[in-house]
Amino acid sequence: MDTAQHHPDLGVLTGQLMRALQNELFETLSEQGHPDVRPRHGSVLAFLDADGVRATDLAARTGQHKQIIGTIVDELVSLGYVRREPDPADRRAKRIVPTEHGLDEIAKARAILATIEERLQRTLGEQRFAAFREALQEVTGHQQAWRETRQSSV
Amino acid sequence: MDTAQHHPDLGVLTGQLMRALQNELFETLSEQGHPDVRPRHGSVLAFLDADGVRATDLAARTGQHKQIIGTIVDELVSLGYVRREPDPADRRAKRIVPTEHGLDEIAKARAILATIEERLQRTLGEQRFAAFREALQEVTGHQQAWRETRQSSV
DNA sequence: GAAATTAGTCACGATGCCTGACTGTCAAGT
DNA sequence: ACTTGACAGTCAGGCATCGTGACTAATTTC
Repeated sequence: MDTAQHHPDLGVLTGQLMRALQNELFETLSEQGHPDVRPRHGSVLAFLDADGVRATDLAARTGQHKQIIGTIVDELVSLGYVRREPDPADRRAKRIVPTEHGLDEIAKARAILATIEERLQRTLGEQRFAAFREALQEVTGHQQAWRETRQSSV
Repeated sequence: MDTAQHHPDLGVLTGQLMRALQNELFETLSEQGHPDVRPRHGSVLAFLDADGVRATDLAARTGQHKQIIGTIVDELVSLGYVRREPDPADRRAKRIVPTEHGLDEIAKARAILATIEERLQRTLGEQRFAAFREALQEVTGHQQAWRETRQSSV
């Protein structure tokens, strides 16, 4: 039988890549002054604007439940990464706004990921990496659309 | 500020792709007679041989802790997907062997993933998809090697 | 033959996610 | 102007999954 070791499927490969990227990102962030940040915090930190975003918008962008976004925001508030501010446009709503510490983490995370991409670019070659990245975005969009495609064919 | 929506990083993209692949795989498996299988079961089912594999080998292949492999195997035994058999070469060891039901699930999971890859191949074109897949494997291997690279430079 | 290592399980605790219910607020319809 | 439906976020309870050290039996190494 041909095992997954010889020809790993897309699911295994993407899972392995995601974990390897998270390992480097969070270990490097830890060395750079952000030892408290966890992958789950990315549901908020990776999707924030400097102007702040509503929790329900974060939930929509990340596919994460609004209750979970609420608890992640609670944690990030207590760690000093974000603060909640009233939204003047809607007294029900709060805006999740990054603090200085939060902006520093966001900038450092972006820089680390840029370094990873540059290194991979040198490994694969600039054109090959650009083609890979473009295909990954296209493949991801297509695969995410599967749910819509499938429901409309029911 | 350029938000992640406009230029999502590799970590966000691979996380989204992995979740989208898992959604389709497990929903389709559910329709095809395997409603009890969960993503965590993939740590065992995706890495099995027909001859059986030791739990510690599964732990090594998947990066999952041996205790967790033990509990996943417990669950798969009770669901009828695998059985534990003594390993004649070592009386401490057990071999995790797929049952008929397990082999059926493995075959169906492989077929579903093959269908997904064929569809993506048609979307991107055969050569573009092949190049993407090859680059994904190379990028994953390289990124997984980061831990070794980093430890040897300490 | 003794010491070190391995295979797998035990037990406990930590972490993260899911769901329905609820209250205050807003927007749309009449 | 009032009613109704929808929305924003939190509450509370429960479920799912993972991490770690300790332990015993068995194997390997010296």
